[in-house]
Amino acid sequence: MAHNHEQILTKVKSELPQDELICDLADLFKVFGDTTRMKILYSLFESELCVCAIAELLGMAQSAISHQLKVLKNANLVANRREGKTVYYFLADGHVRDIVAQGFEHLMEKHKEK
Amino acid sequence: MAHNHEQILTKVKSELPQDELICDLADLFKVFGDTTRMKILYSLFESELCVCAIAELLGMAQSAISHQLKVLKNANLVANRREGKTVYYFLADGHVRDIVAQGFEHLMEKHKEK
DNA sequence: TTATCATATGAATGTAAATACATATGAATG
DNA sequence: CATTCATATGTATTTACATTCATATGATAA
Repeated sequence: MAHNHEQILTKVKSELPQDELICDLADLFKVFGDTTRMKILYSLFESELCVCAIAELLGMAQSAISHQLKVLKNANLVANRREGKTVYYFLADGHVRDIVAQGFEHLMEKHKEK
Repeated sequence: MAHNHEQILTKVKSELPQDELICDLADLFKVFGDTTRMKILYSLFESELCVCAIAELLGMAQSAISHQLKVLKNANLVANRREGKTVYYFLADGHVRDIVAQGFEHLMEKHKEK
């Protein structure tokens, strides 16, 4: 690390958000960064769904889906309501769609370039 | 999985994107889902930076930074240019800012509610 | 062409986390 | 209140991956 970049570094460093915010952001995107969870989110774009419907749709064990729904709920991406024995999950807010849409656009742009 | 949800499932299933697209999306967000990479991206919001500047800024080994820059580059989130021995990295396009901004908004909204 | 600086890469290691399995909780129904 | 259905949770296992260390590549200058 011989060559000098103090000027730039002090400027950049002063603009960097707190570590905690960066960690929270990374943690949020980590939630989007799993195929199973992304499939769940996409399914919920269409309609609220109960746990066993999602499990059936994805061809996975109910337990696995419950675990992932918990992750999604902790990140405030989904919410649920109970109706008798059944628990229905749905998207918590519009940001989910927005974030996924932005990611989608990025992918499409890179795809176009080829 | 006793109770019936065929109607909803066939509808939802028909609207689900291909597995490959979902995987690509999850892989993209996975790149945002790491504290080190998020710090790198935020640093590049301010200015292009060479590898050793980033390493110094984050207090990490140059090798670790190089590895992560490779991940970011593979995802088309950053690009680089060479100037002598030095390689400068910069954001590849505006989507990076947009995606991070959306995530930020989501965090802030949830924060407000408390 | 040797030496040095900046970066990249390969391999090893440790840790996180996704799934499966077993079981617990919670609600409805007989 | 015992049983069944739907979901949740605890634990174990396996896989993915972030970092480190050692070393290679690539460019410049002496």
